[in-house]
Amino acid sequence: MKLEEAIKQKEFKDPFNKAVVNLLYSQSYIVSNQSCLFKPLGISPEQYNVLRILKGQKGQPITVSSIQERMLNRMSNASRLVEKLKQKELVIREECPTDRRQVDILITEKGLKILTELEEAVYAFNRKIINLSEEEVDQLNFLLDKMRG
Amino acid sequence: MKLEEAIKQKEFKDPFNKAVVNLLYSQSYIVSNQSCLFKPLGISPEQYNVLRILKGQKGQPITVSSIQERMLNRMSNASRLVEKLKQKELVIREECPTDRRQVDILITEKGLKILTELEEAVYAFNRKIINLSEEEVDQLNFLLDKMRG
DNA sequence: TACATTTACATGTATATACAATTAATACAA
DNA sequence: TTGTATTAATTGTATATACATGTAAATGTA
Repeated sequence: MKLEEAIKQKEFKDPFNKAVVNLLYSQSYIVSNQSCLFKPLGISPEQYNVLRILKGQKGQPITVSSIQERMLNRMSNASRLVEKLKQKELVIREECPTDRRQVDILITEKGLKILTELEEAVYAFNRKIINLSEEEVDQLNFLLDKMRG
Repeated sequence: MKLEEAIKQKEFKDPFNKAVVNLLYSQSYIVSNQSCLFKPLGISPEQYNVLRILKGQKGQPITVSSIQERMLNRMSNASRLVEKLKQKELVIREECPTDRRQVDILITEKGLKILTELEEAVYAFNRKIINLSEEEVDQLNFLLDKMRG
């Protein structure tokens, strides 16, 4: 749906102004639709993001600050998200042997199991939510990558 | 910057999966950069969104639920945001004469003054943050509008 | 009219964001 | 080696999101 109809705004100053508003609105469109994906498994989208990062490590431990660097939202608080995941027994924390300031994080079997359960639903969701052809979605990805400079 | 480098993820399942992650990351890129715009004037990006909606009314009052419908994030709580703005004397609330359940909201002169002060900085920010040509930004807006179905 | 339903808004609670401050460990320089 | 600076993580606080619940007013129907 055209952004102008969606937020009932007749016009924008220029296409750059519209693009900023369009990106903010599109994120909200995705997040509000995806909430039902993760909720049945008792995790938030942000906690899912952390679990995906840990799974990508393939058994290698990763520090809290490295998780933070890889998160979609850099301002989120990896330390507190890890604590929530630990309480659910989806991750474990170990003191780093070479630097006692750091904390090594690892995903547990239970955490991996949740990701496996979610995998197909997430991919199906992605295709459903992005109403574009293969060619158009490649073009969108190109523009987004370029947009950020 | 390519998303793969930005979040240090080698590959995605398919371009639809990348597009979802790309949109979430791009929103975070915008929000984290724009925070310095509003902070000096003592308002949050969400409060700015509400003030812009009220300004668009050109003096006509608007109810809390209508503000909610026009917000970029539909799940945000217009009632509480209006309360924050009222405390700063940027809006006023009036009981709706025809329906006492409703509350009419109006922007104050002080609220309009803040928007005027921000106007040029916001438009300059929009151009700076979207690193695309005129043609490309139109294409991006077209794809985002289409993407949401 | 009386009572149930719906609507508009406010409020409560858990989670997350944004940013500052704190604590502990390491690195570095006088 | 001693003091300073830096780094990694945690903690504190204000704001916002997500969703459920509460309250009062309006609507609809028997």
